[in-house]
Amino acid sequence: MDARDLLTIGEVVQRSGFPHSALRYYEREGLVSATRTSGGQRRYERGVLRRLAFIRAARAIGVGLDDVREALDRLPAGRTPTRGDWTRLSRAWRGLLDEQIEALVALRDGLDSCIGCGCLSLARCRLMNPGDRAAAQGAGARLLPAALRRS
Amino acid sequence: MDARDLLTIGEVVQRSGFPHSALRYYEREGLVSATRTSGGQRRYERGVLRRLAFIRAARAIGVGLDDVREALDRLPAGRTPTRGDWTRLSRAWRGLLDEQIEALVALRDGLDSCIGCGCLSLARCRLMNPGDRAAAQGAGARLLPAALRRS
DNA sequence: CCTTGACCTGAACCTGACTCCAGCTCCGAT
DNA sequence: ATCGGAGCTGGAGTCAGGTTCAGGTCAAGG
Repeated sequence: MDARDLLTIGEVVQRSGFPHSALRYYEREGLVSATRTSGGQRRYERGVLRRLAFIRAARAIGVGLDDVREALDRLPAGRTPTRGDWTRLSRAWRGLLDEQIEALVALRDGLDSCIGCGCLSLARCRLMNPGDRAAAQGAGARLLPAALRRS
Repeated sequence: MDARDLLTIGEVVQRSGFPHSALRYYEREGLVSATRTSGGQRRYERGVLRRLAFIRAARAIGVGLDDVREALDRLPAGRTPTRGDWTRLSRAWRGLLDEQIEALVALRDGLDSCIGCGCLSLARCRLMNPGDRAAAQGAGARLLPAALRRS
């Protein structure tokens, strides 16, 4: 790996769109890594850009960093991940994405009939049912809206 | 309004599925209100259940409490909101919901072709374009995934 | 060699949406 | 009258996902 192939943090900022603070944070959190110059400055391999793209996509879907790290950890160590490796990873998010879309569509379809009508006594509403565990628990549901969490 | 029509906080917890801590928080934040007994305990009107249902739906879509309050403030003061009033409110969210669904579908359709392929040099990818302002700004985007925020 | 802009670190801080807690009061059934 | 469960308060704590800051260090062009 020629040194000329390595990117400074500034270049990664430019090309990834993430601010340097986020890059350092991701490094602390073990989502990306960088080698260092003798003076201690970060030098990134090109591949980091793809990791960052993946992170951005995952975050956009609402996946937490822990899950992102877990996914990235499943990439083959040692060799550069192939196209196929990435495809496999993104397929996992795709199921999640499908679920979310489905949930949102259900919410949309229910919105008029549910909020608009009298059913919001809440007791029996299919959508807003308080029996909904995820909603009632309250504690763990941050990033993903309650309606979107699986169980 | 007969006193028997008023609900204790415990009843509202039961029927809305929100924990009491959330109800008190919403009251502090001005999203719901309650009268008090001479001893200072909360007594809720039935209508609060519908407000809470609305809040839950809005939260599920990813709308922040500030926006929810703003919407609720547009309900007619004085008289009990009619079905029509609620329908009008929920229609506003519906547009948002449509946008979100659209964004997620776009992300889904792009996921294979984008993450799976070589385009994630990031420089030109339609989806992950770092020119994407919302993503680059970083600061304000909490609840709604970056891809889902309107501009 | 020197300057200047890019980069470094750890720690503190931030926002949103709540939760938890201690210590106390209320109130309805017996 | 009593008692236990329901309710009250204000303030601190939590969690994710970062940002900001102070106080320095690196490295490349002139």
